[in-house]
Amino acid sequence: MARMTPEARRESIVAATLAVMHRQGIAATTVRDVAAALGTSSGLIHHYVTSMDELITEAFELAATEDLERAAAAVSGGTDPIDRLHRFFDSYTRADDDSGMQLWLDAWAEAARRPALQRASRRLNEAWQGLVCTIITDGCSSGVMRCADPQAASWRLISLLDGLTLQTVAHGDTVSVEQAARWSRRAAEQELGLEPGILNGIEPGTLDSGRMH
Amino acid sequence: MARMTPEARRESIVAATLAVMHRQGIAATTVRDVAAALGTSSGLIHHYVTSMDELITEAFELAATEDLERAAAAVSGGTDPIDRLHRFFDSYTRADDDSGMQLWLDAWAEAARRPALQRASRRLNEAWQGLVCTIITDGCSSGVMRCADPQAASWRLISLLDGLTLQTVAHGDTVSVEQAARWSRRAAEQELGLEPGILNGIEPGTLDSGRMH
DNA sequence: GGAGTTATTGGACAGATGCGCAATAGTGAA
DNA sequence: TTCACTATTGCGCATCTGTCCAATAACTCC
Repeated sequence: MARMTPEARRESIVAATLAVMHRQGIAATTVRDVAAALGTSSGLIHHYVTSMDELITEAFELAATEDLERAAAAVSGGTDPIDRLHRFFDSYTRADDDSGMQLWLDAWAEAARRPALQRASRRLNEAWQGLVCTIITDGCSSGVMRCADPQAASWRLISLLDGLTLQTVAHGDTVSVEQAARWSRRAAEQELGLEPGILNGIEPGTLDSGRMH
Repeated sequence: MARMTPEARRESIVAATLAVMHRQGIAATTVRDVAAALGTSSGLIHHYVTSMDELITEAFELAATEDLERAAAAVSGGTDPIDRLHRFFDSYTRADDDSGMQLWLDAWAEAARRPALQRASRRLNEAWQGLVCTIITDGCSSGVMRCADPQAASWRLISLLDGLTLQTVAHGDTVSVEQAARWSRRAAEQELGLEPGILNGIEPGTLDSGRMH
């Protein structure tokens, strides 16, 4: 393979690792697979990385951080707290379609056994919660939301989203993507004292939470 | 090792597999580890089981089914829908202390790659949701609960519980066991039109949803 | 007791894994 | 053009994996 600068090579290795992780899962990502995806030898990977665990953690951290920053950027463009919350849900739901959620499932499961991965997963999860918490706190200050405990409410919202999309990703269609999106928005409305339907884009009074298939 | 009847041996193998799965995780459970935990040779396992995947799925199914049946039994002893809901939360929260939740995390992550495990995980998740749904439907019939869509509501409750306890198990203390228990009960009260605090065992008016540490 | 059945053993097999290392080849400076 | 540097190779090593199989040992029935 063509010789590259250390920086460029390192980035390409992490990117290739991420691709393999998406395709095969964290636990099944091997040095040889990354090398094959990259079109290089397996020895090259260890010239840049001291251990496979480190590489996997770094790749996960990169992907998750990018997702978070994309969501934060989308949110920051909102005109008011409710618009920002709307943008948050949009970006969160879109991230699931990339099935980046499977990466999170792997990370949560592996966290107990890989300390470095646990730290990264934990830090990023708290950042997601913080993002939502800021929106809610602002909404309460400006009076458009009512919430006794923004910290708790944001953990509930994040956890509900995670729990619902978990079903979608792990089991296919116990809960559909649309239901996860609709139901979590409805829960947010209820949790924050918002007008029913305002986050789902339907007029009040026609609220219907949907049927199972 | 002492010779055993096929039934007893099979049960002991599944039990040993489960112990190893709890200790090392689903992905890291090997034939040799199971044999070592059992004090027998590795060849014996394959005399009773055709593949490792089958064994892992069977062990997970056993553990999860027992948890479910324990919860169902506890719920069926309830005097009315609200008492049954209370008992459901109690048994669900207790199950987490055994960190049987880590098994579920592993199962959800592995589901995408192990079809048999996915079927088992899916079936049992739907059973849990069905258990809650029955309680809610009864509660609506008898008028003590208000819920437009019990199916959706039960998926939300289960998913919120899963999402919150996920944090506890994967990250240690982003969300504490107590917070997960309290917050999910509070969400149920809100979702089902119950008197605030009735599921948390505190009198109305003093409702406080807690602080982050 | 002996014979047939089968639970159990211990190791062989092929393949995969993370990692290390001498050899090679490309690059930039003198 | 030459030389030092290092990115890159390709393979070797030790270890682990699931699976299989002939040999052995224990149990049951006659």
